[in-house]
Amino acid sequence: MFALVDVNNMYCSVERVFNPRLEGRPLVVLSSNDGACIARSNEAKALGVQMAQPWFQVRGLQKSHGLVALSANFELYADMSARMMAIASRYSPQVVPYSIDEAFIDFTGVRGDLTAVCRHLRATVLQELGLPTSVGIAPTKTLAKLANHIAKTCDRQPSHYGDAVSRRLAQVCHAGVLSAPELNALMAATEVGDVWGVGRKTADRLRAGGVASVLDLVRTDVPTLRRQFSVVLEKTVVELRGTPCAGVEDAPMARQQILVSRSFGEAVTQLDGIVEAVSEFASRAAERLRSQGSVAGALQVFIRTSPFRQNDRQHSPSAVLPLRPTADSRRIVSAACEAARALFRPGFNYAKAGVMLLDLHDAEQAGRQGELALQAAEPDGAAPSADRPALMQAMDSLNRRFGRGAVRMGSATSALANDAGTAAWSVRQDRRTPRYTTRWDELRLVH
DNA sequence: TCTGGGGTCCTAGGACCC
DNA sequence: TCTGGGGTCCTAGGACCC
Repeated sequence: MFALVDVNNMYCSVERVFNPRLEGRPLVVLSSNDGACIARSNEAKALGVQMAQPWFQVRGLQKSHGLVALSANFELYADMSARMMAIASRYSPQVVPYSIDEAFIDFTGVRGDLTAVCRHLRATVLQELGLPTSVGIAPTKTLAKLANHIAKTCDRQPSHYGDAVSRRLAQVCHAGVLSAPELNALMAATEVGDVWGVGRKTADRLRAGGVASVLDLVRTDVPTLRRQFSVVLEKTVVELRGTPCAGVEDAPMARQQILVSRSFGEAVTQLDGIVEAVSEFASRAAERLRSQGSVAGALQVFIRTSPFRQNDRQHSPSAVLPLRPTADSRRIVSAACEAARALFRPGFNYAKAGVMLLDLHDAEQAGRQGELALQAAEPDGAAPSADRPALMQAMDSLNRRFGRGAVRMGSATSALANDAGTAAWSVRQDRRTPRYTTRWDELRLVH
């Protein structure tokens, strides 16, 4: 059996832990530049705020309905997430985080009443962290996701599946102990688009073919689905029928690519600003690369104008550069800047840029192979000093100790600082709450 | 005026090889 | 007139997730 545990409206719930006055109020958390809503409390959902909806479209609800908006405080959310994962790990040795707010728990071999176990887990997270969670339990991951969805819906809209059912299944739903008729009834009352792996496009095509509910999907001929859609949908249906296709173990290990990209606070028209931003993104990417112990064999840079500004001329070039495998910020940053210079054209309002590290490999393995290659290429055995890791280690530990950006590449320093001392391209985050749990100078004060 | 930032996997089609 | 066939590798793009 698998359980999927996730925090309800994670970002909003975390903000409420540290500011209980937000309880019961419509609340959204905004993306960088306060551009779009990336988390909504139940009250905000009830007002009709959509996921990823642009902030300017719902800003009016502040005055009319008391909507509160905060800038995303990812450092705080990540720390609370780690605490939640640690609690989950008390209940099974096999806990695999799936995203910042959810984890799969493998209960293989665990005997007893899993509903009771998960209710206990839920109560513990609520007591120790103040975060509300939902849990779905089932023999496959896709069914556990579905059970989780049902548990949430029963909690929020008891009328959807009926009050009696909702009382039993709210918050923790164990699909593995339901009778076949009862599970069928739940599937018949759930839209096909609510299934994990069925997105908007696929849902539209399925509905056009008369498949509207989860039950309809489960009863569709599998070879037909594979022919008309893909193996992905085929696996999804097999899982919905109770046969596991995805084990907990095939969860990802090290990342296969690292992307750092950002929309600019205001449009960038000059090469200097682009190079500065790309330099900063590249060095952030290099930090992440080193923290997972990898080296990159290639790098991609893109810059782009805003597709939403229809009167602007559009330009969104990108370029891939091969690298001799490295995790050295200096080489990664200088390659990225070189690419940015080649991509830039004057006369465009650039709105966003990004740096992607590709072809990632384990640093130690790559190091051994690299030395061999170098010895072959340079018979005198001269090792390139640029790849000695000591400088990078020193940089990383200084930045850990004194805060990100304490030590940085010369090209990333702000030549274009405005009056406020920030570069034009840097993000706006006017509404961010303190990082209560990870910064000494932002601790909650108790008088 | 103002529209997120990460990731994964699959597929189709072209280049290339024998 | 008629112009092989089968395999692999790589890349770009799409769909999906949170």
